[in-house]
Amino acid sequence: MAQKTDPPVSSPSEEPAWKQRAVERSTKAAKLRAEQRVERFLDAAQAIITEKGTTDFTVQEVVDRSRQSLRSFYQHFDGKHELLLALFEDALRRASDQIRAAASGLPDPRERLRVAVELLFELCRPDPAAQRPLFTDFAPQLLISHPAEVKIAHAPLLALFTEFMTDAEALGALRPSTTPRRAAALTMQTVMFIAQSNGGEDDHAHPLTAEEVWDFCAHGFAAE
Amino acid sequence: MAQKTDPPVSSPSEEPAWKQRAVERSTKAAKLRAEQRVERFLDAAQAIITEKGTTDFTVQEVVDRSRQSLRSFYQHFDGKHELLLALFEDALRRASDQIRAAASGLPDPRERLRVAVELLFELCRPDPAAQRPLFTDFAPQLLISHPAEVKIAHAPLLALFTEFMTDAEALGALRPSTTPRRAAALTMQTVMFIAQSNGGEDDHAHPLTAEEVWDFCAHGFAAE
DNA sequence: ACCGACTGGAGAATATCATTCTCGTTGAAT
DNA sequence: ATTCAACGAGAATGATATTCTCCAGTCGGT
Repeated sequence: MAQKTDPPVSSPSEEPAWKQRAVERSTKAAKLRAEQRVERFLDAAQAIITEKGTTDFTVQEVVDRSRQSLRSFYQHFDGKHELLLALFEDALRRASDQIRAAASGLPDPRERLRVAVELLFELCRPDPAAQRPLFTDFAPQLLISHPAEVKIAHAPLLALFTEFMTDAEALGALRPSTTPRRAAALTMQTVMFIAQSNGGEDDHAHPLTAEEVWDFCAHGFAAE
Repeated sequence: MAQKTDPPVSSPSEEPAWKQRAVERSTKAAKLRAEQRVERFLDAAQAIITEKGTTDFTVQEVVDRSRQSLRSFYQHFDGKHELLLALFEDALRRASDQIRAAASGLPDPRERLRVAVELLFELCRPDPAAQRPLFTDFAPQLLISHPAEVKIAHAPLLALFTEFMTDAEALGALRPSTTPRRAAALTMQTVMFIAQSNGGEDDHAHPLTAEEVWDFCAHGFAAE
């Protein structure tokens, strides 16, 4: 996922088939090893993150933890940001699965949406007690440094919300002035961002609840 | 704004009044100079940001541009983050003024809110042609490194929106399940975050419009 | 069993910045 | 004029990411 594997795979007619097969056989093992190594880096980083509750680790830490080498790291990743991106994508994919599992059983699309919003909200808030979700705290950084990749990472969640929104629309439960896709994007981003910006519940009124966020996304602030 | 000016100002009875006045007179000029220097740093940073369209400048650049010295910089700022915070606060205050100026003339609170939302949206989107608003692109970083300060920086805007929301509530234009304060916070953050995450209008459907965002904030996605 | 290309490990070398420190200089209040 | 705090210039430090150099183990082919 991270290497520049671009030997001229083109012009398959220039090379005899046996050679291609030989090369492929030789490559397969290498690819397998590479995947295992990548996996080790990913696991190590994941462990460190959940351990110290922040994404402010050094590449060296990951390397040590995974018992591999700096060289190997940079051979498999274009840089730290790619590692983070990979973890981020993974976390969002898992979140998306989790939400789908929790919501898809419900009969009413509106209920599915409500559960999805509230669960996503909980998953994205900076909770000091959770295995993976502490990712959202660097999402902002990625958003400005690699917006395109972030968009890709958001894709599974967006698809899920779009799916639910489409179901809702079929029942006429959506305002006609918007499309399922737009509503999904707006809702998803609103929930994620609002959740993130609710870190310090130190003083008084701030701790927004999942219900409030759902209410806002579904009905806005204006009276009918 | 940035120095540790904490000489024992306490026990005013131990020093004769004339001495206090003398000290104050002596201090006044120094304070003036300090302010000018701070201003120069701020202006230089501002110029660099609008020039290269990013907040990824080095302290050295700011120092060179302002024709001052590193030492002076760290004498006036606790670090780069304080400089950014100052610029950020300033930008939000100006934005708040601008929005108030544009909206406060309207008779209907709902219209004021609409204008405020749409203008804020335009101000926060990563526009490659604008003098100061390119700040929003590092707001996320500040949000995770100095959430309390960011909250303070948001205060003027939040106050403005709360004011408008309160007016709207007086007309019964707000859903009864929320308070002006909550509605203001949710709306403001939604608008700002959504605007920011609309950087690359490269491909197809994404370019959300101010109208859509307003519609979403006011009415949500659900049909009446 | 031996050769040779490839892979990966250790860790030194670089590069970039923020931040601090040293050493004189200067400007303004007394 | 003297003094003292602030200043300028820029070197030193420290933390990290990233690259580079050297070397050893592996594995298929001979």
